[in-house]
Amino acid sequence: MTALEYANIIIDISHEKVDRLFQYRIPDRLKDKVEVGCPVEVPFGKGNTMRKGYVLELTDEPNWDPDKIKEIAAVPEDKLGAEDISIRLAAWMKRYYGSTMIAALKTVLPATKKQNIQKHKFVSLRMDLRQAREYYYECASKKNQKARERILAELLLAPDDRIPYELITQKLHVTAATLKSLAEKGVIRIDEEEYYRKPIAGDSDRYGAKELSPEQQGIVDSFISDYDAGKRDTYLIHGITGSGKTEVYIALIDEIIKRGKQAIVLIPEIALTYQTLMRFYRHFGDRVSVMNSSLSPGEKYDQMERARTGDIDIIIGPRSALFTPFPNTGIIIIDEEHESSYKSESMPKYHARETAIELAKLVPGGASVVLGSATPSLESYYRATTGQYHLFELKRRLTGGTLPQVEIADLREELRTGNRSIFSRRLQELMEDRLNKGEQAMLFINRRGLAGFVSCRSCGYVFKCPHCDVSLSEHRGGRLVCHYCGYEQPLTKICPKCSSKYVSSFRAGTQQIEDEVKKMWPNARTLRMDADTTRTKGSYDRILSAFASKEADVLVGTQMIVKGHDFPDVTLVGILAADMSLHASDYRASERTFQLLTQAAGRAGRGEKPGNVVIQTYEPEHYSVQTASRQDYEAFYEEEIAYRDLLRYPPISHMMSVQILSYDEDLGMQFATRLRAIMEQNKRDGAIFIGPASAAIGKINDVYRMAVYVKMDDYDGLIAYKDMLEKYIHQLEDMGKLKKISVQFDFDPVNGF
DNA sequence: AGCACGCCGACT
DNA sequence: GTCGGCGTGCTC
Repeated sequence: MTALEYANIIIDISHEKVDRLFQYRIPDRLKDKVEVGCPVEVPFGKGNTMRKGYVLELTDEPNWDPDKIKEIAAVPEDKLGAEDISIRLAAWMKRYYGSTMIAALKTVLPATKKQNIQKHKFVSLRMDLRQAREYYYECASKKNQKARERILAELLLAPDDRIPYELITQKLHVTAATLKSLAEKGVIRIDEEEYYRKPIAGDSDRYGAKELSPEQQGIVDSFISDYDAGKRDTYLIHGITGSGKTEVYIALIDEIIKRGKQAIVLIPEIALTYQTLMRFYRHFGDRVSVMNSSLSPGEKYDQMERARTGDIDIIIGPRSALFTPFPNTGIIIIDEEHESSYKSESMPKYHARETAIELAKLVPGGASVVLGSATPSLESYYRATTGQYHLFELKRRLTGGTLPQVEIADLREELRTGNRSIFSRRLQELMEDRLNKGEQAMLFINRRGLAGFVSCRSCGYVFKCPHCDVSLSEHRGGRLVCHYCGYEQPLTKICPKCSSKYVSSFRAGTQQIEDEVKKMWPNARTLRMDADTTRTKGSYDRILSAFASKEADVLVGTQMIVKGHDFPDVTLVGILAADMSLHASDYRASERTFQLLTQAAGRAGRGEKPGNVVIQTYEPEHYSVQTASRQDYEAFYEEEIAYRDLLRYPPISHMMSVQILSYDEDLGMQFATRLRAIMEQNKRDGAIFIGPASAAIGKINDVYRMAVYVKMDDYDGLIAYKDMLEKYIHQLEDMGKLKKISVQFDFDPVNGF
């Protein structure tokens, strides 16, 4: 029951007049039905025509003359349509991730109609040319029919006798009213045409489903018997690389489509490769469509329209594909669910996994969510073990390809025995061997956590915060700083553990490595792949295909080279600095490292020839390194979840990061301290406050960044804190006191701030 | 998007 | 004077 008097409503989303809110009174009879996100019927405009709107805010304060505020007429009872669901989802995202409703709406309704001239409405002549010419002269002779004259002139000249509607209203300055009267007079005709662009020409030589292994078939059968029994659930498929998760997805989608439903498949942007897509195209033909960032807004809109009208049943795309307006979504699949690209970095900072689960609840009849990964996120595996998700395992590799032999090279030992190069002796040996045999190698530098941790190159000791157990970062003036709580200590030149003087911050780049390779093996042909070399469109695919066609012997790159793509001739993978991501200054460092190492190791020996992997590290005994080298997920999980439990990090607990951006460092710090104080004055059970502290990247474009963290078992408690802070911030803004500071919230952060 | 209002030329 | 086309601005 809403006790509040007024609802702020947005009218007719589809026509991009999202800029204004209209306030309506909520009549008593509707008070228990009206809520944020729900569709309503309201009288609008001079003629009080009934229009559909959506409730975005509820309030007790009229924002103008209460006598002029009209009443909401009705709340439609019928099943929610695709757009209603999107708005509801936006309302949930606003609440759950703490963004504005407008930002949430823009995320959920990404494609706008106003894109290309190639639209569906066309205007054409309804009379023959002679008649039209006569009518044109008639208009031209009169002073008050200039608009008609312009249209006629344009239509007479049009090459195919028709003009896009938008061209007329925008370029010719003719209003819709004029067109309508001309249409009624029988001079012109307004046609709608369905015209959709297809981003990839689908060769639809469908071939039937592949024979599934008993393991795979078991998953499909179990899922379908749940589904047919009306059970909608979240499933986690933990399947080692090469165990055939994609075939399972395809079989599941087949079954879902047979039941008249549609499927959304999310994959990380980076894995949107031609091969992956072709597997879906071959099976589903033109019933499948792809969304990716290289599509123009117009093309994206077309994909959405095709989904809405039932032209397609399956959409594949990155996290934004989640908002495809299918009439009856039956399954949402998230492949490589551990990928950090599923967490949005702009407002609202939503996670595709959680949002998919929420969407699945809103969809008519409910949908099931299927998560898949070789290295599941701690979140998902934790929920699978606690019974919130259903766990499936794929333990057998389908296609041959033996598991590579993984070796760990101890860089401390290398230094001790006089090897100061960036390649361990074992890696040099193997490189030599592969280059001689004409086989390929990949060198992977882990550049995550570039903020630069400080370590001892002799014993591997890493300076850590005694309170937060994350690495300290080196700051100017010889200070070591914790990015969570702000703890600080002076940088010492001598290692506190082994007293050596090899203490330094760790930095390395792909460029240096490529240079080093060329120096050591002048005949080796190298390719480099990192943020610099993949800046232009298509360069990513170009580099990968060049390497696949053996135009180079060595591929040097950052984490982007470890995803997807099979190179059968790669028989050596070198991981140059496994530690890098281990000591990023946030609590997910070990998890990320394990995932990267496991995936990188999985690149070797995908073909017939056996492969080798060398993991170079200063910390060979670390559990991330050890368990990754054995490809032992469960062992890693046990260690990691114990650490999260001890320090109350997600997924055991929840964490909200309150991020403050300020042009003035002192002002920002003061404000952050004030925010923490406000929360502490209203302390809730089990809340733990940390900070404020400077962010991992303390300053970007002259804007200082700092954060306060709150850890709490109860997610709703965090939301309550967020609401409390938002209210306070709005008050200050209304008084004009918060010009130089902005605040954002990030729940259960995935990427460091 | 749709509607009313107000301006201005055309027709009675 | 009145009718009607057409551009503009507003819609709680």
